[in-house]
Amino acid sequence: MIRAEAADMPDDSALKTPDRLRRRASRLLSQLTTRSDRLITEGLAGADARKWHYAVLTSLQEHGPASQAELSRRSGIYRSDMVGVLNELAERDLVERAPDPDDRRRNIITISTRGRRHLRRLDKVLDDLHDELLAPLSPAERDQFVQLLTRLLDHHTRTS
Amino acid sequence: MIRAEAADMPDDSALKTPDRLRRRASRLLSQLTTRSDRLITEGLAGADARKWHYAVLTSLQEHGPASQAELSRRSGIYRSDMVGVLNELAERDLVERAPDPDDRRRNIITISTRGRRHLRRLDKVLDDLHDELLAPLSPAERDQFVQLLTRLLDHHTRTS
DNA sequence: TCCATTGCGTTAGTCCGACTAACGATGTAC
DNA sequence: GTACATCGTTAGTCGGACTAACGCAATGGA
Repeated sequence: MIRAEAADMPDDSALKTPDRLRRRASRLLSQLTTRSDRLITEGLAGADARKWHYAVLTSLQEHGPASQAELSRRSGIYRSDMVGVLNELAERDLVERAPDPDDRRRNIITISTRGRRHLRRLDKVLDDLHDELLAPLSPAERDQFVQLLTRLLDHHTRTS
Repeated sequence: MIRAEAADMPDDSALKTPDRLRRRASRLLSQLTTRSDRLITEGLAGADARKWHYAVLTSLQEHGPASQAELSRRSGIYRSDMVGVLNELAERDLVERAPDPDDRRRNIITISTRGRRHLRRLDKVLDDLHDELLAPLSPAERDQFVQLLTRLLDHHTRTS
């Protein structure tokens, strides 16, 4: 019995590095992101918002008005999806879409006063959600976590 | 002109915390994971494997044979998806599926010799891919990154 | 001993997010 | 003027997470 099943038992290399699976950064990332996304999506739903709304509104507030294509580049949202996001934001009077007189291919998107107010609310919601997301970490660790993520993401956006 | 557009310009609160969007951990996580997943998926495709193959094989090697449901719990793969993954692994003779004599509802999944060999190859592939994924980080930073991710994921699996 | 409940493997199908293709209209470079 | 690029938009693909429901087998009380 013991001998017959030996081949199925954990071997030395496994014992040397136990839980290899759980230590793979790629796997940790995707599993954590699944949970993070769910948390954020559900939290924002309570404020009649989606994460792209926040991305677009923040970008508009921080960097000023922009075309849809420019917003795509800033936020990483595909320009084909941007259409729908801006429809949702315009429906709610959070942004304004106006043709660019200097380039008639473009729309200029501008955040509205209402949009600013909404963004302030979303920022609070997201602060709370991130508190929940990062609960186990100390403030210093949270900073470090964000820093590490930023460096990794920067590296992989440069090299692609 | 200046006064008319003032409402559209970045305001003080934005200047105090620039690039708020890029600092949100949730956003960093999802964007980085998108890239990480693509990297891993493409890398494993070159070895005729998918990430679940690795998850299942590793689990079998480290913790021994198990039922499909047990593997689901270990790896986080839904039991409805596990069926297909095990079909792929069995097709390639990397695992064996045998009915459990003690509980006829169960299949007992065992890793094969061929499966062990394949897993060793996958481990090397993944080592390289993670080198690429974590390239900007020092060894100490990589450990820390994995540690932070692990703590976060543990917290969110306990509390769900 | 019957019955209700639970867990198993499996099939089918939903939902959503990332991504591609192609369009007409407009702008730019040679 | 002609070729090419960019813009907003529509439609659709693809893959991954997840749900529902099935028949079957085991379990644990009344």
